[in-house]
Amino acid sequence: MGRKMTQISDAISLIRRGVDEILLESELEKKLTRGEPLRVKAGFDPTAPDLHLGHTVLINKLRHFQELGHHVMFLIGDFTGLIGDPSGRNITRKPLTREEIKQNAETYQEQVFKILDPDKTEVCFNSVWSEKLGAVGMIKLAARYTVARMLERDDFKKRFAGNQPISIHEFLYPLLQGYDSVAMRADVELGGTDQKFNLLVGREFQKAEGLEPQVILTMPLLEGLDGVQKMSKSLDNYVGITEAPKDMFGKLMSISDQLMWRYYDLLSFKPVTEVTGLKKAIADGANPMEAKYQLALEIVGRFHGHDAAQKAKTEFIKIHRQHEIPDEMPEKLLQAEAGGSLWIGHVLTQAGLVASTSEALRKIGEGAVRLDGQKVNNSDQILVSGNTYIVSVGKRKYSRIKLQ
RNA sequence: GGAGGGGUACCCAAGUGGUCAACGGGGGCAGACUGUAAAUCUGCUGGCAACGCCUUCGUAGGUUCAAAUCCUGCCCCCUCCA
Repeated sequence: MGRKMTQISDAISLIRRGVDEILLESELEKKLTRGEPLRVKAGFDPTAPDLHLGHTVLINKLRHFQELGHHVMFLIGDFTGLIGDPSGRNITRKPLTREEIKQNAETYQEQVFKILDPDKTEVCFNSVWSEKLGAVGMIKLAARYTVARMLERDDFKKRFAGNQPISIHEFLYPLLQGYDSVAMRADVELGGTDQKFNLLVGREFQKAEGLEPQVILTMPLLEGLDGVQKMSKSLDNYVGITEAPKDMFGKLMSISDQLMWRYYDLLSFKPVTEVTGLKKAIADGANPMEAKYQLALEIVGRFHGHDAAQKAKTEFIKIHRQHEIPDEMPEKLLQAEAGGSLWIGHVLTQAGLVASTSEALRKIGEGAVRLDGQKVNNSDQILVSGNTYIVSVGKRKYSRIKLQ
């Protein structure tokens, strides 16, 4: 009995790690006490074909549940995707076509199993039960909720108050998501903080069906590389999970020391005790760089394997600490102009290292351009055909130029 | 339908006849330093084989030696009223 209690409190502390809110924690405890595997649901809109680390926060939490022996249901909202989730939007979201949804769903699965154990994951599609509802079922479902309650949701409230359009079909989204929980008999549902309303609808519908309501667990949105705004592709502050190891590693090393802890909380699987140990060591004067290396290694390793991560680290040190020339770089074959040579300004532009000749000249003026490791001071510099050169702009952009 | 306000570079935002390729901030890039692409400081942030020329301030014209700035048509956005 004592052992069981300890197991449960260990489980809860792992589950609680990094979460924003658990409703209700007492119910979660009760469910765990039964000792049966819980049915854990998380829904994904098949809108984003390319996942970034921000998306993985939720998936990581699913994995925690998996590690604790629970049953994870990865729900692809292929039906609800036809509607378009209005959450967090101040405008109506454009619905996806069936074709797009299918494509995105496949990419999703490919990427997500780098974190989740495929053998322990049930992939579901909500079209399976939603389509069966039909018009009658849909109307019955709609009868369970009132407009006034729907307007409690913050984004709807704002749009309504601001006289911005809300299409009726957008009201259906939370209803269908709630119905998913009924159909899936979910014990727990995970979502972002912006999903709280929808998750709560699930609880209500389950109660109405005489089922035990699901526990809801919201995860915070991950800040992007800038440390301020949420990670998103459109803000270009993201780390995509299909990115090359060296890019991933570099981006992770570029986060501020402060943001690093946030990433440890939400992205690392290292034991909490280890992380607090790191924190203490740094507070006592250790170099945060080491802790950042560990974080970057872990994350890159998750998506590319340990060896690739290690290699990315080696490259990183080589380039950024020892300022050496990297092993691998893009190659470019360029044609010399009349006279058998090519002016440096054109080399940089044609190699794609800078956007224009004007920028090339600026960078040379800034002392950022190197030719075979030597700083270029003279903007009249030319390269002679028949040779291969290593040209760089700054520390990150390199190109091996073969000049014909 | 009526009244008013506004559209400026990646974003926000000054500028209301020449000194404007256009203040300032954000973002981005680079340099220095360092402990990493952390932090901090500094510079740059239309194009062109360039101390000159070309294009850019919603769009199309017009006035003028000269316009982002003035006039006219058109398009779009916002606020208030109906």
